[in-house]
Amino acid sequence: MSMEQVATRLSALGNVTRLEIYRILVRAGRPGLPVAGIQSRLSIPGSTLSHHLRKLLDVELVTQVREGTSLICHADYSVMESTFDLFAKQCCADEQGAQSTTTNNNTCC
Amino acid sequence: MSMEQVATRLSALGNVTRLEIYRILVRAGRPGLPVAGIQSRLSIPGSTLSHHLRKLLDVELVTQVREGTSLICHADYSVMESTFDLFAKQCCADEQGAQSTTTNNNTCC
DNA sequence: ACCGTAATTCTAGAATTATCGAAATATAAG
DNA sequence: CTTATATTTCGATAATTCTAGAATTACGGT
Repeated sequence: MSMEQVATRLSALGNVTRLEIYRILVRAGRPGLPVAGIQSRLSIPGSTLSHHLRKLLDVELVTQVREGTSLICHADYSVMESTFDLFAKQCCADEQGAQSTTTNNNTCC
Repeated sequence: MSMEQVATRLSALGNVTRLEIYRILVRAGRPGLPVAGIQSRLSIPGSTLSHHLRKLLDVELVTQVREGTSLICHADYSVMESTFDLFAKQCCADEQGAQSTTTNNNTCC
């Protein structure tokens, strides 16, 4: 995963409204929630919600499937996890006398 | 940790330049790096670097200690980890028939 | 075909963020 | 006290992001 992709994903979650949206969807789990379900839990105009949802969709942190007139939203937990894993294997990689990157399995230094 | 705090921290990392700075510091490990050391690895003006560094300092993802005329920077890995842990225990919490939040120890649904 | 509900797109103003040169500050050495 | 190096602050401009009302599209029911 490229640095740009990680940055845009973190940036997508780096806004209170979108973080709330994502949290609501994570808590909703497998069944997901229609857009209206998110809107009823936050009190923001539909256009604003749609704007934020688009950002989360663009970076694949959220997916949607249509069910009649509703769009059911799902948080893609695995995308977030792999985004957060960026540094996991890089900790201390450049420290003097550090083991090679591949063998560095520290949680952290 | 408040939603606002998590959002501002994710937002701080949600920029390619700052993500690079943070990655460089994570890789540098315990000894850390002076500002000039970061600057030599990226090719950006000092004022721009200082601006980004300030954001990372403000949200406590990076710390600095002075050593003579140099400011040695360190990535605070634990702050990042606790930021990323926000959702770990919330997954599926609201799913119908879900176990209570405290007993929900799924990695993910 | 028409209506109602669901959601998005369009548009624009306000607010925030990014970039970087120039000037200022901090610290140490001579 | 002057000089040199390291870094930040100031100030100005460009670019992006946020917010939300109005208009539009999508779908299903009658």
